[in-house]
Amino acid sequence: MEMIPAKEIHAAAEGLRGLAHETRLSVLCHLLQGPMCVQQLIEATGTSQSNLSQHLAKMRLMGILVNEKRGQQVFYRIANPAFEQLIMALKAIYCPGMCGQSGEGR
Amino acid sequence: MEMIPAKEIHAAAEGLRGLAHETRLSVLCHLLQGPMCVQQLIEATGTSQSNLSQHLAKMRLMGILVNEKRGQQVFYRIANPAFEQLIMALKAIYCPGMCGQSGEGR
DNA sequence: GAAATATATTAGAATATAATGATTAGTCGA
DNA sequence: TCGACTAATCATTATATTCTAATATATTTC
Repeated sequence: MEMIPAKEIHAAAEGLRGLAHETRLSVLCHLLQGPMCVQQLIEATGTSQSNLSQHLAKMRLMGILVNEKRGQQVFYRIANPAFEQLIMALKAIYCPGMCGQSGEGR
Repeated sequence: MEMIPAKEIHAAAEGLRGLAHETRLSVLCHLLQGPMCVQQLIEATGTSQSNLSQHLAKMRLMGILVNEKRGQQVFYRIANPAFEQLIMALKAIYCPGMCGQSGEGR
């Protein structure tokens, strides 16, 4: 029914790879609530500064996030609001029963 | 807004890893149209038998697909209809303008 | 039961991804 | 300019993923 055309499969798979990691997915979820600076994300995700910075760089280069420097802090936010739908779809699959989704497995 | 609780982040990230590959994503897309046997999937994806079989095994073990043997053929189908939403969300991000989505970036 | 067909499994090498620790580069205030 | 702070980058090692080729397991047909 809802196929992704072959041409876009590569981009979509790459995009999924950009989220297919606990830390990066966690970052995305936190940013759904609004922009945050790196400090806050370090605390929110419990990752080392270096490691988080590399994950943020990856998400930035992939176009998932955009950043903005304010003073000595760097704020990150989600580049495309459509990612929210993706998170909702993920929730429908992995948190069945806790969202207002109509149908859950079985 | 739509956060995934910390407990489920791991499962969701792992689930994303299960789709974060051209071949597996392509398989999922094809199966949206209905169950298919391995033969058909080999042709549809253009992958070698061995390689595809390994991808199918992974998706099966992860609970993304289920299979059913019929004679000497094995048919695969999507385990959870909720994956359709995920594909739609991906389309909204990577194929903007080609789906009936209400809002697309810019 | 031998040959053909459909699929799965295994082992290995190639490649990609991730984490750590050390270092670097701006920004701010004294 | 010095010291503290925030963030990025680099090099290295560790780990995971992917592909290929070979082989194994069923099933069907003869």
